[in-house]
Amino acid sequence: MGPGSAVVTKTKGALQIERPSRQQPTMADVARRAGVSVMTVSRALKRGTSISDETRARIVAAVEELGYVLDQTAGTLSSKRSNFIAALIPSINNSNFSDTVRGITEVVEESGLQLLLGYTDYKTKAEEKLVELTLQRRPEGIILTGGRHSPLTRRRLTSAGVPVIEIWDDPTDPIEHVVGFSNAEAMRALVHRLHGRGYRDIGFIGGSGERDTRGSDRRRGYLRAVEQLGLPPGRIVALGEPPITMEQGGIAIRRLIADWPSVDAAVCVSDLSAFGAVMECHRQGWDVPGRIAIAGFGDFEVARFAHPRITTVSVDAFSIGQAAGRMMVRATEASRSGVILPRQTEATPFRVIERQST
Amino acid sequence: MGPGSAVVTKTKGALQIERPSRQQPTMADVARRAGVSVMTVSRALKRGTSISDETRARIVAAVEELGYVLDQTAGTLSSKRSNFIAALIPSINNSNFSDTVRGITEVVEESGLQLLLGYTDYKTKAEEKLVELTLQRRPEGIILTGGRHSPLTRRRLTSAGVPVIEIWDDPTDPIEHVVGFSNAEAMRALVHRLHGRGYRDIGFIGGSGERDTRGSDRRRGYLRAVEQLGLPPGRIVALGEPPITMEQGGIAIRRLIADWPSVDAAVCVSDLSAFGAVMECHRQGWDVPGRIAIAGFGDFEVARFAHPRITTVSVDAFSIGQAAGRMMVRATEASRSGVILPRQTEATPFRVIERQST
DNA sequence: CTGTTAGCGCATTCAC
DNA sequence: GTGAATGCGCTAACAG
Repeated sequence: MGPGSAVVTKTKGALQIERPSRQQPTMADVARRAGVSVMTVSRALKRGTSISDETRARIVAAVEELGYVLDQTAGTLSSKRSNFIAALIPSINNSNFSDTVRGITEVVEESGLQLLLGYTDYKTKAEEKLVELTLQRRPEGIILTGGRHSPLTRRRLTSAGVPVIEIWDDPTDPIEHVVGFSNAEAMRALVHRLHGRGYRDIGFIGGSGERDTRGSDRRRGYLRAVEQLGLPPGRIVALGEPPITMEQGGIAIRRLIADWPSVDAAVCVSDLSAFGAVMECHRQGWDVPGRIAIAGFGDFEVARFAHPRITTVSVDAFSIGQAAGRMMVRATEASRSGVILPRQTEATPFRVIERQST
Repeated sequence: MGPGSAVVTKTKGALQIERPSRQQPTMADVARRAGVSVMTVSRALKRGTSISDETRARIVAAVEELGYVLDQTAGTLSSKRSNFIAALIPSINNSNFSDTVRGITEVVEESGLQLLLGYTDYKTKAEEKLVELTLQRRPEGIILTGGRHSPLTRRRLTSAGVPVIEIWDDPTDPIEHVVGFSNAEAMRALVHRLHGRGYRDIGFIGGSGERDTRGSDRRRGYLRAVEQLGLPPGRIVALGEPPITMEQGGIAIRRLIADWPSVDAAVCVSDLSAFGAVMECHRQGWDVPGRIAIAGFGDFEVARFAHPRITTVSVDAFSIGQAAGRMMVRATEASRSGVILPRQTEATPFRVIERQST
């Protein structure tokens, strides 16, 4: 037998008839060994069921001896409850989404739901595939990041018959429930704040295209603010595909200053690019905020502890997760009683945090 | 019907008998509508099976019309193939693990395996629970980060009957397969390199305790190097529970210099704490590397683009993922033919990258 | 290329 | 508090 990996061969119980090993033991094996019916084992293994202490003890012992592991796959088929929800996030390298996931986990676990994660890499196509595969596993609910999806994805989610929550956005046409905020509004607020501090020529650093929909929403917010405030337009440096890296932030700030020497401030699509920009200014000998002020988005750790500390928009990612988790628990519980909750939208707060970089 | 979420009500086909809606359609519904047997539908839905083009077209049409979604849960039960592997990582906010996951995904998806993620938050207890729940879903294989686990976790994995791969470590007593490197050796190499550059009083910044096992391995490597090189001992600043934050890196560098003013270099358990230390030096007006050299671990983006750029140990996280993915594909394929591969250990390279901070 | 039969492992439903 | 029968939705194995 291969080292460490194979099924442990059990000595057969004297008078017990057990299936040839190498197979995982089933409930029937446990039942035989404990001298009870399969149904009793099933009951013993879930809390909140009435079983005599003695019987339960015998069953637990048999489970231990056989190394029995419940097969959820069969349970799900039979009970039509999979006990998990899925959350799809763009990236697993992002403290914002990490906090959100932590929030979801904390809430749903209390209700006995497991959270399964998938990441889309900011790609609509990847999201589409992921939604398809996830639905095949029959989740009890599904949480998506962002409010724009392929038509096929929308159709699949709409007819999946489980609660759907979109987070981190304010979709104009939600699939069902929403927990989030307007990325455009948040960015607009940031630009207005900089204007209030006296900055009069403000540039924008972000990605190209619409792949990161939250990123392009932020660009829209910037554009609106510039228009409202009558600031000089056109100061946009668009780099490649999102997510924009620190390195690209550095490149962008050089280009911004080269193309429009009069700029006195730059807002960046995220703290990562803002950080890259600030570090590049160090290297170039440009004082921040003396020569140019720089602000980011997301309140990442790197913005909080950079020198100078970077002005940003904080969105309380953890709360988004908690709120989505609570909403999901409510929706799945209702769903189980055959009730479909009316659409709900929960707006989460954001706030501009001014620091040394502006 | 609730807005957007419920099953789309279909008009019943004229002579077709379909189940009352509100339920998800099953293969039987598709079969009836396409005028074929259930088995033929099953075949049509997986590639590599021989079905006449015409029949397949009818089936695909029926699937579309009904909005049918395959139920993997039933398929898994019947075929004993779940088509997924699980990877458990400590954190979903870490570019190293993110790269590793990307590597795994890329490889296993080619073989039609889906990757499901779980995160343990660096907690052995959370890992234990996660392993239990994951095994209940019958993955075809499981990838764990790190080489230390609770005895119960080990037992469960050993008897699960599926391939197990530990990554990012060099366990003294592996559960089964391994793809990784020695964190202690890597840190030792870093200290030796600094010594080669003339640094003679080197401190260590890291977490307390053993919760981050890779972190404590790195500390061991540091201690060994200091001893081998005959450097002054005891220069260790231990902060709280891992993972150590940027903020803690800043606090630590102050304490290090306060307690041992003679230190001329500091190695940090990760690039994040190194970054925090470098930024704090900026604030304190301590030149890096003039007053003190600082090095990190992991080759994170933040180390690459900080000013000054931070010396680090690069471990090629993406390759670890690819190698683990390839190993997993081999192991699951063998497993399906009833073969258990002998234990394998694949050592992945690391290298010290010297930058401006030393 | 297509259909029939059987059963995967469990939980629901009803007995007792 | 416990047991027996039944079926969840699908695929393996075989037949044609």
